[in-house]
Amino acid sequence: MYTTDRQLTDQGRERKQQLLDCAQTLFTARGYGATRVVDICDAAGVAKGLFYWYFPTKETLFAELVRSMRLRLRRAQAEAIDPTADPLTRICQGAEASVRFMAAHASFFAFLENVGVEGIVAGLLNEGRDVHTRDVAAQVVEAQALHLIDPDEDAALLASGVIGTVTHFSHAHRSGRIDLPIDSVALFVGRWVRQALVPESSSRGILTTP
Amino acid sequence: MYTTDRQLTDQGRERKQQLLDCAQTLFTARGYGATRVVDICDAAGVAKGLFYWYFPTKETLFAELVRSMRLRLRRAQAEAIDPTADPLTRICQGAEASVRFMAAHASFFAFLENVGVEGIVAGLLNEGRDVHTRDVAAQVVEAQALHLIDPDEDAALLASGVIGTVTHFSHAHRSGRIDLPIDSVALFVGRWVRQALVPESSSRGILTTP
DNA sequence: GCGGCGATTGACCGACGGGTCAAGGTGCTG
DNA sequence: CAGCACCTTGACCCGTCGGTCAATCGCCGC
Repeated sequence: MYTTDRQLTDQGRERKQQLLDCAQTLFTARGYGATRVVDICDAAGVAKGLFYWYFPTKETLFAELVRSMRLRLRRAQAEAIDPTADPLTRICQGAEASVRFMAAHASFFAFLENVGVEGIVAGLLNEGRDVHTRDVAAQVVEAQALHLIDPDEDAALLASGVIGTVTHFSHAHRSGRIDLPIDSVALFVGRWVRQALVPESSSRGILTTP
Repeated sequence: MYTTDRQLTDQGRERKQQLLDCAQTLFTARGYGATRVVDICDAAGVAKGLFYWYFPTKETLFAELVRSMRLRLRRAQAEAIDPTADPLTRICQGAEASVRFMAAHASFFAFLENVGVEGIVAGLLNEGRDVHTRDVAAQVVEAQALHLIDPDEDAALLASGVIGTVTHFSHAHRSGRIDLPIDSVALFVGRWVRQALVPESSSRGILTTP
C-alpha cells in the first residue's frame, strides 16, 4: 500500500515514470475514465498491485501529469518571451508560444478538455489558468502605464480575454475546425490579441515577430 | 422497456418532462456522473423502472436536455438581434445576448463544461458550437463585403474568435473569476469583439447598444 | 546468513449502478 | 366483457473496477 514516507531507489523512480508515461499515452488515446488502472499496469508490464505502491489513487497520478505539463508550458512561454520587449509585445509572444506549445502537445490537451471535472481534481485545472491570467494581467497593467493599452479598461478582464483567446484557438485548431498550419494560427492569435487590446490603431510599427 | 413506436398520452408527456426537469436540477447540482438514474426517479417520485419507459438510456436524456437548451439559446439570440442593423452590430448583439443567456442559465452551462465528453454524446456539444460559428461567419462575410471588417482576414477564423470570446467570458463570469454585474460583462464582450474584428478605429459612431 | 526494506505479484473484495423483467394497474374501444 | 395499449412498480441481475492484502523476491549492510 502507498505511503508518503518512502525512499524510492533509482529503479523505483524509473518505474514510477514508466507508469506516468504509459498512463499519459493511454489517457490521451482513450480518455481518463475509459483507461483502467490495470490497463496502465499492463502497458508498463507490471502487476496491478504495484500501481498502489507508487500512487495512492488513480486521480493522484492524473494530477501529477497535469502539474508536469503545466510546468513545461510555463517554461516554453518563458523561453519565447523577450524580456527587453515592451509589455504588449511580450503578451503577444506569450500567447503565440502557448498556442504553439498546445499544438505540440495536442493530444494531451485534447484529453484534458474531455476529462469531466466532476470532483476529480476540481480546481486543479482552473488554478493553472488563474496563475496564467494573473501573469498576463501584470503585463497589461505595465502596458497601461505606458499608455499602450487603454488604462480605463479592467486589466484582469483584458488578461482573461487573452488567455481565453489562446485556449479557444488552440482547441479549434487541434480539433480540426481550423486546418491552417499552426504558424498561421499562432500569428493570427497574436494579431487578434493585439487588436483587441489596443484602443485604436496605435500599434502601427510594432510587430509581434519582427 | 423503451421503444420508439409509442404514443405518449398527456400524462405520459407530463411525466417525461418531469423526469427531464428533475434530471436537470440534479445534474446541475451534482454533475452527470454523480447523479444516479434512481436519484432522478426518486426526485420525481416514481420507480426506477419507469425511467426506461421514457428514455432508452441515461445518455439519451442528457442529449435531450442539451438540445432543448440549445434551442432556447438560439431563440434568445434571434430576439436580441435587430435584423435591420449592420452585420457588425448584429454580431455584437448576438454575442451580448449569448453572454446574458448563459448567465441566466449559469448552473446548466457550468454543468455542461464539467461533463466529460468521454464517449458521451461526443460531438453533440461541438456540433452546437459549429452551427453557431457558421452563423456568425456568414455575418462576418457580409460585414467584409461592406468593408466594415478587413476582407483579407479569414471569416471562419474571426467567427471562431467571436464565439470563443463569448464562451470564455461566460465561463469566467459564472465561475466567479469576474465579479462584475452581468451587464458590464456583456457590454465588455461586445466591445472586445468589435475591437478585435474591425481593422482600425473605423467603428467610431457605431454603438452596440445605442 | 540474517534482518530489513524496497519492489512485485495477482487473487480477491466489495460497492456501485445501469439496465432488465415479470407482474400488476388503468382506461379506452369494440 | 375482452382485448389492447399505455403506465407503473421494485426486486433482481451482472459486469465493472478501484482498491486491498498476504506472500514472495532480491538486494544491501552488518
